[in-house]
Amino acid sequence: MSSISLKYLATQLNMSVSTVSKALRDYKDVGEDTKTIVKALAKELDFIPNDIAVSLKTKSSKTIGVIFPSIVHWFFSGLFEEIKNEALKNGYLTILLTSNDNVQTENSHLNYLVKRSIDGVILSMSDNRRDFNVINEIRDSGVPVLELDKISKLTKNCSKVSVNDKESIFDATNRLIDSGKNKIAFISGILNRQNAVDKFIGYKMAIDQSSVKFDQSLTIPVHGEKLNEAYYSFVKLLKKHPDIDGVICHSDIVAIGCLQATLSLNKKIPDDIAIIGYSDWFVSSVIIPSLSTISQPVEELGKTAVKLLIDEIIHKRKNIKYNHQTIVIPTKFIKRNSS
Amino acid sequence: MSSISLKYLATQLNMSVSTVSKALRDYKDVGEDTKTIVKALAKELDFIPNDIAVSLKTKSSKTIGVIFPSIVHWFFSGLFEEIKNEALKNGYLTILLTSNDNVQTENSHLNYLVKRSIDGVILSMSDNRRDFNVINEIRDSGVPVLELDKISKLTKNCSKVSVNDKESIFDATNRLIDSGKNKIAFISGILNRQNAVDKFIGYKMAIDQSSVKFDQSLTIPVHGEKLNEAYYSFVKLLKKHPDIDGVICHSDIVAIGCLQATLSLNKKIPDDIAIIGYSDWFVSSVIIPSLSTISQPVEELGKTAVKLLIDEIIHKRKNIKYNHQTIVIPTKFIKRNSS
DNA sequence: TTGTAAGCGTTATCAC
DNA sequence: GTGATAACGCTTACAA
Repeated sequence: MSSISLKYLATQLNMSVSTVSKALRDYKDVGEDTKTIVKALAKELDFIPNDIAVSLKTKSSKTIGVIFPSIVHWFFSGLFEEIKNEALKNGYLTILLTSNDNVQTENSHLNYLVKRSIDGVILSMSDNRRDFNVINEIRDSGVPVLELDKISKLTKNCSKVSVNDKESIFDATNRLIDSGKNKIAFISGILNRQNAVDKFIGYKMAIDQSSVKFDQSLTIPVHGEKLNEAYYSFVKLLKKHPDIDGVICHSDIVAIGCLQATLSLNKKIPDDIAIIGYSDWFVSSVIIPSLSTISQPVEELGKTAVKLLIDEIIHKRKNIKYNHQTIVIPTKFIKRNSS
Repeated sequence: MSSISLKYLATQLNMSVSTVSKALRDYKDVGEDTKTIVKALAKELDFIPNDIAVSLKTKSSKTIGVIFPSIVHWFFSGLFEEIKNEALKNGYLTILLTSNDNVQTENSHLNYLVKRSIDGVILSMSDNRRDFNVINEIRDSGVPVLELDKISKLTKNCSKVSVNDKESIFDATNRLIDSGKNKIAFISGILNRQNAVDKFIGYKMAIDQSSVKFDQSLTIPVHGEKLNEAYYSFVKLLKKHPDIDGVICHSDIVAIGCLQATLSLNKKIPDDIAIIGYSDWFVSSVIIPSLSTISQPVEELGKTAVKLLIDEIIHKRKNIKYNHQTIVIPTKFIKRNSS
């Protein structure tokens, strides 16, 4: 609590506060001998600079905010782990808030974070954001905002880091087509968000380029976390279209629902029905049969986001122009026994 | 960035900084009319107090640290969500760090957090901590440490919040016994940590009190996150003891491994083998058959922890004695189709 | 009821 | 090479 201060060190050493301060920070213009003396005592007394005072003076809190839709989620908790570690490596602390996919909450969190003097924020937008005022305001007030994973094409002057959803589903669908499947269903996310739309487009593109005709009734939306709902929906779909021989799912949880549904109807995987998931949730590798899936490069996503953000923070501090970047990171198809 | 300051408000209003400050915070001794004027302008200019300056002055950062073994984990991410929300409600921000169950990392995180001036810390200890010096030092330096879930009986002057592992496994085991099972296996955690030991004791107590003799070979350790390992271990165990008719698992993931193993050997659940898990992971309710499990009151754990910690912080600030508490929160047995 | 002034622990400018 | 001094933005005795 009552930690040791520069002033205390100074009086102990019979020096001025400023000399001590400079000595500790290896200023060029302070004597070598003084430095060693000062540092010795600092070490002995276990001096820890008060970072609140430093922040006040330097106007930098060395803290970044993160706003995710949720943290109780395989993908986001993994992503946060990476962000937090990379930030830490660079001397930044991370404050996580969750929006619950609610724009109101997201906005108020955003405002609260800048009020609590973060240096920048990483945002994974809630699905139904239509208005970008708050984001623009914050950015204009000098706090960099970096969009991660759930990004918008409509915001300006923000760096963006995301994954190539469209291409990865396009590729996965083609794999099924190439393996001889020709009635492939698609379990999509709710189609009011960019990621879900992109995935759907990837699927449709692949179908359109193939020899079979696109059939809208083979695409059904199921929330990515609802295993049960996926189960029942897919059973229903299979009853209606017994000749479905493949399914692409927008999440692993949903894929596992489909997998259970398929097994419950005594169909063979992948011979009767091939299944592909999305995310490489850890259960995918241990379920029986194991699930082919698309792995998102969580580590690279997180690290890239933090690096870009910190870079922008530093540029801003030095008042030098920063060029915002939009980075798309490729996914990886993981072939297992369900396809 | 260059936000508006009290001083600026003051000059605009031709008042002193202190009056403005007090007016804004509704001090008793400032005129009603002044208050309204000040507040009006503050609102108009969107004045936001600089909380770094406030922190420096008040010596309170309104931030708490949380150290968990991991965040990519159903239980811990849920717990963090609760902590974060409850903290927020009380005006506190939360900084999460993870130890990866490594004492070194945990210690350095602990120290780093106090260096970064948190007001208190919630700690879920890594398994193999034997030394409590760092914790004691921090606590003695005036930063309250609250132990949550993974607690130690050896630390003094810390509040502790945990779950009654022993009783809940004792109860679950008895349920199996009461339902006629008499060769019940136990998949334990690694027995070098309190939670794992407590669970084992609960199991053993129930067996010892029953008519059957305790058989050490029916207890096997499997890391709580290793579904696959559980699968293979349980298959092996069942081969060795084909008459096992029930199994208690220290985690849901492990239970699901056992469930798959059981099905793969064409045994009926729960008639041939009854299975009980631990944690009420969301998959438990949707797997087929659904898994009976022990639900940990995540919300109550999180809220209680935050309330106690903040209470202690406040006491400390006011320099009034605080009585540390040790709270054990009961779990709930959730009966589903696997028992 | 309002204002003055000191101080929180730093950093940074400018004399010495 | 070292040390006053002001400043960051706020709170709080204390004085007016």
